[in-house]
Amino acid sequence: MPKPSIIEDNLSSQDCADCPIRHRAVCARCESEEMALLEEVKYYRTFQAGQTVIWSGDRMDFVGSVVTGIASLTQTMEDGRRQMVGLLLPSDFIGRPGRQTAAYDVTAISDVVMCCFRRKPFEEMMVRTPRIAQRLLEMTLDELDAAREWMLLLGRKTAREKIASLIAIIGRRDAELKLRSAGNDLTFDLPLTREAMADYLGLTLETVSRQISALKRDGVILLEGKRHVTVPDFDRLLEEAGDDTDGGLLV
Amino acid sequence: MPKPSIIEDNLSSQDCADCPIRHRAVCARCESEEMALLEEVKYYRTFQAGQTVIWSGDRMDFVGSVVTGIASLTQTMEDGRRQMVGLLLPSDFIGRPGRQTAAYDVTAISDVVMCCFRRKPFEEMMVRTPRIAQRLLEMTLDELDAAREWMLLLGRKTAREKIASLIAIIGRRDAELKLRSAGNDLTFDLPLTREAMADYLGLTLETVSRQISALKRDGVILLEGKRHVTVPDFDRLLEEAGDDTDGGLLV
DNA sequence: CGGACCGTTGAATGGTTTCAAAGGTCGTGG
DNA sequence: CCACGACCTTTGAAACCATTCAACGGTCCG
Repeated sequence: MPKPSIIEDNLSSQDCADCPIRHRAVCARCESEEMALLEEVKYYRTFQAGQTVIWSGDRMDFVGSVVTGIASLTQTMEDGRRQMVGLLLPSDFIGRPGRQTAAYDVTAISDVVMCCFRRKPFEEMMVRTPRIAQRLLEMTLDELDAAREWMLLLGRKTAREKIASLIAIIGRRDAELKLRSAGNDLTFDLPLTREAMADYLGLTLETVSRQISALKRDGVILLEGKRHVTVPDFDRLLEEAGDDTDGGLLV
Repeated sequence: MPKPSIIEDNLSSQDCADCPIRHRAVCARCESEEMALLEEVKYYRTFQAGQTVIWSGDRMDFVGSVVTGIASLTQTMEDGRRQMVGLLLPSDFIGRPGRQTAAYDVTAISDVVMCCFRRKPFEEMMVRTPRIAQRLLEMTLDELDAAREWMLLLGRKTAREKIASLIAIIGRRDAELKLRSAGNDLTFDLPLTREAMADYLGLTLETVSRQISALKRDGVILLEGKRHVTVPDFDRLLEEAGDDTDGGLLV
């Protein structure tokens, strides 16, 4: 029997005010009265690493946000080829208002806690409280931008560039969370298996493994174990990713 | 000197009630008073095939919709590799409220007529009239779905499947516009050059050419000239595209 | 006629995949 | 405690698909 986490213990009593994604999720713009309404209808669900949150085509009666952990959106072809089409991080939204069935497979990559709302009440709230709809629009536009950057990666980058890009993306996000010091090197864990990275990048897991080894051999990254990465020179990594070095400023 | 089109002649007098995209564009949900407000601040712009609408990074003081014609959103890497990240058809929206600079190159593929709004007034209207924001959210969610299907194509499909998919997409859209008869074959023009298709599909133009020839040789499509396509058996085409044959029903 | 585009086709190259084998870690059960 | 299987990862060799480089045909237009 797995030991219950702090959050699992407090599933029903979790207070929105203490929520780690309070200022980034779909509720970010809501004010106290609106929060109270949401708080009444919300509920938490947890998923273990590897567990399926929902299958593509299944009926979906809820929408929600990732509170902690990481999940993936994937599409699968009949013959089994798979492509990840979304990487869901804390505060990211799952589900589409107005849609009854899931369009993608959603899988918990790490242990995941979700904050859910039943779909119908949520849709009704969206009509009445424009702040939710505004925030959802903003988040959807951000996701669309991310998807488009991803399309460039999938369509035009080499395997080496794809790996470098992925490490840069994860590293950058991690740095944001940690409010890192001025130091130029960056240390973090890759939350994905080689196979999940392959699904993300449109590669095979063997190619992923080979290219990670190559980047390590060339000193672009340092590895401790399989998952723990140090980036000694982030600009070098961005060069390897084929990204405009100054791209980060505009985004 | 190019002969002015009917629409160019009527740029200033175009009436929203007669607009071909009235019921699909960002204004689709607006009612008469809101339409009147929009009608006051709108203006038309035309672009010739091949002309650039805006360059990535340029200041963008307007947003708008494609009224007629086709445009592309592309990203370019420093060394010149290009990837199309959006194909803009009539009623599709260009620009992001709240963003001052263009994130992508926008290019007219055919001659294009756009219905534009200055960004600031449009943003203010969006706050006041939720119907515009609602419709924009819906359109953005649709685009996100399209982008994700595209990601599967870019990451996992073979060159042959990519070409078949593109032809299926264009054919299906064309069929919708034409309200086609019950007949099973489908005839239409490819609005893209081989190079534009390559940018769309993450291929080289030579590979595009070869795979189109192969599909023709195998009887999946018939070609008259370079651009005019007939699909004798749409299900066969979908098979070649690697799509779930019944996928269309759920989408 | 010459040049600019667009498109097709051939041959060689090469990057990624495929197939195969093996090492490492972890948890479970004998 | 160790053996075992499940899972994740690495690495090698061969095969293959798409790219690259190159040449050429067709059309349009100045």
